[in-house]
Amino acid sequence: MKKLLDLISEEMKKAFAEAGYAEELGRVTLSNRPDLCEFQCNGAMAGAKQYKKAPIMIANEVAEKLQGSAVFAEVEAVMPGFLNLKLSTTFLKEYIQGMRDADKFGLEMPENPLTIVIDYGGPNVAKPLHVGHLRSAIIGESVKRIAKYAGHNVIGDIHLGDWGLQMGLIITELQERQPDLVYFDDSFEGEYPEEAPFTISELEEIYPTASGKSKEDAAYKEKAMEATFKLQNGVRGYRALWNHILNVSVTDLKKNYNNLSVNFDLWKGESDVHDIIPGMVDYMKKEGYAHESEGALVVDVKEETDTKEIPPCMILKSDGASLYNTTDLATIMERMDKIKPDYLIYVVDKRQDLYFEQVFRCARKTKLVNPETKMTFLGFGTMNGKDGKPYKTREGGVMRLERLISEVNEEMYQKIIENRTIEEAEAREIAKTVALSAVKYGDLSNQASKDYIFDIDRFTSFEGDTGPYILYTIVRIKSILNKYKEQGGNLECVGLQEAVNASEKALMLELTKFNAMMETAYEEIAPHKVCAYIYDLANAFNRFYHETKILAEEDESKKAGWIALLVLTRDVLETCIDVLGFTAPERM
RNA sequence: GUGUUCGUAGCUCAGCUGGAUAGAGCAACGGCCUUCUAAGCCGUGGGUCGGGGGUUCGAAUCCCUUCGAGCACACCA
Repeated sequence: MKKLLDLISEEMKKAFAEAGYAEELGRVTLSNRPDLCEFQCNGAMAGAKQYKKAPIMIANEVAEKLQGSAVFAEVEAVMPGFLNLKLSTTFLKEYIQGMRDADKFGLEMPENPLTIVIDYGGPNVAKPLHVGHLRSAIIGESVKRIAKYAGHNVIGDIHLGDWGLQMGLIITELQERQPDLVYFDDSFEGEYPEEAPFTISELEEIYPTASGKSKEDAAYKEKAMEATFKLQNGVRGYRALWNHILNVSVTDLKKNYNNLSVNFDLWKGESDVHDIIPGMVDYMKKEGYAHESEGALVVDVKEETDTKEIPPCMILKSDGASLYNTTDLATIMERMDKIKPDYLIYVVDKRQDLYFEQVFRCARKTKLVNPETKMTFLGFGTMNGKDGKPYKTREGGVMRLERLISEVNEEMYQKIIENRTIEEAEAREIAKTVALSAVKYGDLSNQASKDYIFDIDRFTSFEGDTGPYILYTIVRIKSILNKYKEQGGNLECVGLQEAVNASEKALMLELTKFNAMMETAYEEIAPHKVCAYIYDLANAFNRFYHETKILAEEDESKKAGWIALLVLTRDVLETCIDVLGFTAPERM
């Protein structure tokens, strides 16, 4: 289904052509003076020079051609040459009807859907999730859902950090504590136990301990590096232990991500590409892409047009070991081989901008990807506290994600029982749903690339541009629809009607923006545009709600028309919050 | 040092492919509930869009310059 602005621009272009002017001048945009009109066209001013005519004269001629148009109820030429437009309510009603009947409210599906891999999440095993992981999860999940909704084949990959020195550190510390474990017995040939010799909470404590020791004790670090080496070379006991670490950790990660409604299609990690790295390195050497520099193996990635110094992309360290670059490039190679994506999106902290620039260039230069493969780095900013500095606990430590979420849940629970009489169990359930909307909306309503201030009080507020406000609006609509059903109404057989008052028309106009908005949100990878839209839509609904007594309306067809409009508004709002990654309760 | 992002109301942010009087929310103040969730709606006050210059009929938006802040700059991820 065509976008409304395109449709009415066509009508305007026709008028420009009929009046003897270039069609391109007829582009219609949203009005920036809503007090004067709904849409505007500035083409007369743009064409003034070309036709050596006063803009107002052109505007008048065009307006003349549009008298009696089925699209516009009003076309007015005003000084210095604006064309102010109001849409015909009949035309608007038909557009809304088409939208309701169309698949995905008239969002056009791509002719050739792309296969897209989104790399987000990126937690390290054996380390608890902290606030730094929150943005990648929230933004990545939303980007994934938007791209899916836009009709593409999307695969989300968590890309675990499961292979580096950290694993060696954990194994070393385990050996210190439990040297008698069979995993450390080289002569052991039997089956290793199924049960892990540690719990998740022990694991989370082991890593920081080991990391601390390695910084102070060179021998300890040496041991950890040796353990890493043994693990990577497939020593049985070490592998078995590593599997335990992975299993225990992934189980815990899944629980935490589930609580955030974040789901990955793939749980791949750095370890998955370990075996293909030697082949990749050989290939890069053989083809002459990689060369030695200061003992390390690198690929030059600077280009003539660069305005800055781009250091070469390192493939192997001078000691011959692989590093982050190596696994990332190998992961690209593996994805191209197994998934054949058209588009790779990385949702990572923006400080890694230069790093990914290097990796992308290297992947292109070494032909790991096809020339037409798109690679995008969606860098996000830091989540700061009210002081503008990176978010910390009150004690100044790193804030664990679990703790942050439970704090928001509790805050929300208090607000709910303060204002509503509701049973505890239900209040807890609702609090969880609303709290998630608060956190996600608070994050996503900012542009991803910017730093933002995480303010619990503001995000959990039911007033203003917040998740809870959006949910409240949806719940209000649901409440009316339920009452309508209780009164014997049937939501299936209600028909839309032409707008009879201003706020109703405004609500309809807001609804028409859906397909264009969603298309832009996908193309620009911009969830915040979805937020801005639903905030506008919720406002438009609330204004309409206050002006119109829906259930008390005596004219049944009028009432049914409003109910139909409410159903559509609810569906659009719920679709939008779904792509943002949260849901609305039935009541709150 | 080089590069990069940013600087808009007291606070948090939109707007940036140039258009009419720069928009929201919070906070402050004032209205609106016997009627569909007042967790709402309506209204008032609040701005040299960091400064300067340029392009243009027209600039928060484009270009230059300057001040200020954040971030990054090969053996970490």
